Amino acid sequence: MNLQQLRFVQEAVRRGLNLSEVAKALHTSQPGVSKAILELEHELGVDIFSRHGKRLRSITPAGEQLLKSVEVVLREVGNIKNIAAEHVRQGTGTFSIATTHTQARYVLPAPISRLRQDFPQLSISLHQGTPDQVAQMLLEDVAEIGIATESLTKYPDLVTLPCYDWQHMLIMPKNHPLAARKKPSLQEVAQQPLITYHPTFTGRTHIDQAFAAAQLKPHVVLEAIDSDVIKTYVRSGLGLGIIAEMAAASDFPDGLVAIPAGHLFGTNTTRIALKRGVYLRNFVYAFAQYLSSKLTQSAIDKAMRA
Amino acid sequence: MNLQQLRFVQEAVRRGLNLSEVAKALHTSQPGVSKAILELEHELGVDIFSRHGKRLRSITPAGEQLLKSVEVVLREVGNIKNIAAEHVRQGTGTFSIATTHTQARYVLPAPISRLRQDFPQLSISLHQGTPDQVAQMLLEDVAEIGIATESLTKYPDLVTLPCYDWQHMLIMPKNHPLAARKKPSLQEVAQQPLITYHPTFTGRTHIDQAFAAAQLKPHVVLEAIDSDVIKTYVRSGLGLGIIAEMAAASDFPDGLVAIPAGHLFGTNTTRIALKRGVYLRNFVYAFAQYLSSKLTQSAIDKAMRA
DNA sequence: TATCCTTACGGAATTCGTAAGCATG
DNA sequence: CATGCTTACGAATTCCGTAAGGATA
Repeated sequence: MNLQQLRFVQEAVRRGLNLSEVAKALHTSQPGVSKAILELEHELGVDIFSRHGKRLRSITPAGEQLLKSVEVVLREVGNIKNIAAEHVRQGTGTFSIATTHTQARYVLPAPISRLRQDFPQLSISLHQGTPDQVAQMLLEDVAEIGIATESLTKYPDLVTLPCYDWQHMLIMPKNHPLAARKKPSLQEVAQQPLITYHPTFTGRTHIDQAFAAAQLKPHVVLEAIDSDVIKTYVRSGLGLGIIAEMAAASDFPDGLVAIPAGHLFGTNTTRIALKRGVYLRNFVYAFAQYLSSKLTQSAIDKAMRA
Repeated sequence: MNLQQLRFVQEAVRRGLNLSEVAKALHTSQPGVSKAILELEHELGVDIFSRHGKRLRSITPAGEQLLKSVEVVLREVGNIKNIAAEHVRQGTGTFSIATTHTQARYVLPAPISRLRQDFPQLSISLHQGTPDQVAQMLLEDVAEIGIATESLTKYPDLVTLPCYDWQHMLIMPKNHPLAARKKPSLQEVAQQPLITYHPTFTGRTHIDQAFAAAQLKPHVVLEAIDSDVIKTYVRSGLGLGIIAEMAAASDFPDGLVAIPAGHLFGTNTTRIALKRGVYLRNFVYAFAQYLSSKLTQSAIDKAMRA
């Protein structure tokens, strides 16, 4: 048995039992993957995958059970590398952060520049995606920490901790009929053409829930991942924008008005997510604490153990 | 990085940093061990052991930290093998039990013969030693289950569950002055020359504690591991014997009298011990339940998770 | 001097790539 | 017939043994 065989098995499951994909992902030849898995199965005396002709059809019950241990082994091998890397020189290496556009654009600049100050040797890699992609990147060890408002709590292998709370803002041109109102009602908002986030992003679920609860069917004329895109279309008069407070806070473009909308859509909580069982290098703890002073090392360790 | 390197590191720590011993234990050459560890250190970029000239002197802080992950990896690799072995054919393989003489001689015969009936294909290997050796055998994966009355709860990496309770018995020749008494006092016992177990065995600590609490200093003329040895010397008139109830229960030799001594030395609890985190094959659960009907699979799994 | 780790080196075994074969959809 | 797994085979690498070297207690 060797670690390579275990890697192939894990990747085969992740890639839907397609060994050619596995070979591509792990930068090796497809026959090598096939052979390694066959040899492992032979050594263990158990089929891990059931085959139909020459294709992998499904994972066997034995394979299912084995996979759990395989993942622990590979996770812990990753930890060994991280622990060693940390001892080579504190604060050296690459730190991968997975997050959504809103966080990357409006929230992370400050903590990241602080991280760069405190760990000048550190390379930082920012991965952007949907909240579910963020979760996936954590699960596949592409990223070490994830930051998002949606979805993250759905995954049992992820540990999440609340980071900060925020509300939505309504944005509109200065001459918009609602611009004078302090607290527009949900009905008033629902009558406007709306521009906001894609359904899986940045608190959009809360927006939908609020309208649904009031039995309103608003017309969302444009959905975007990107707060800047929303602002642009709002400025061009396409409709009323609903964006996250973080995106409306600073450097707010001229000609637009922002009105807090917490009374309409409630409060959202952005969370950090970590993969259960992974060893966190010191700068991960540091970064978390820059994000929120409540995210101390002891708070994180406690959540990881629970 | 490969598994062999990790094995060498683990074994090096276990064998007191003596690589020659490691090579012997793992049936390979000493230079191979040395080289493998050096290569691992080089790959990780961290010294695992600090060297003094050409000898290993101590484990580095990094090594200390790495070792934890190394042990998880190797434990889980063992689990992979066990899981596979179990799927090859239920109830095949070798089951290693570590225990003390008293258990092996008086308690285990019944459960073991039942195990042999239910799993005829199973090879059973019985390892005998002191309670601390039993613990050590579990920690080093020499044995899968341990059964003993003493010591086992001292080890944080072992999970123990109570198996059955018992008391000590006084044994003596029929014509002994105490033979007529139903409940001899601690004072009366303390005046006799005593024959009982070695200090680390089979409830001996309770005996010592009872005398110490009463500020009595009994004269133990002979200590043995073995209840049969104690009986032999008692029969020859060397003194009053104190043995475990299990050893006095059946096939009790002629010419000797046994008196319960629970009122003097209290109750002892024999426990089973398992190494935290190891995968237990179905016959391990079966065996535990033969030992005590309370040791169900769910009870054991619950204790292992806690 | 006895023990013990490291280095050197050569043969054996393993790994891993390309090319070819064959089954599925 | 395009995709995808397995088999065959050869080159490169790694592994692992013995022998020798050097350091410690």
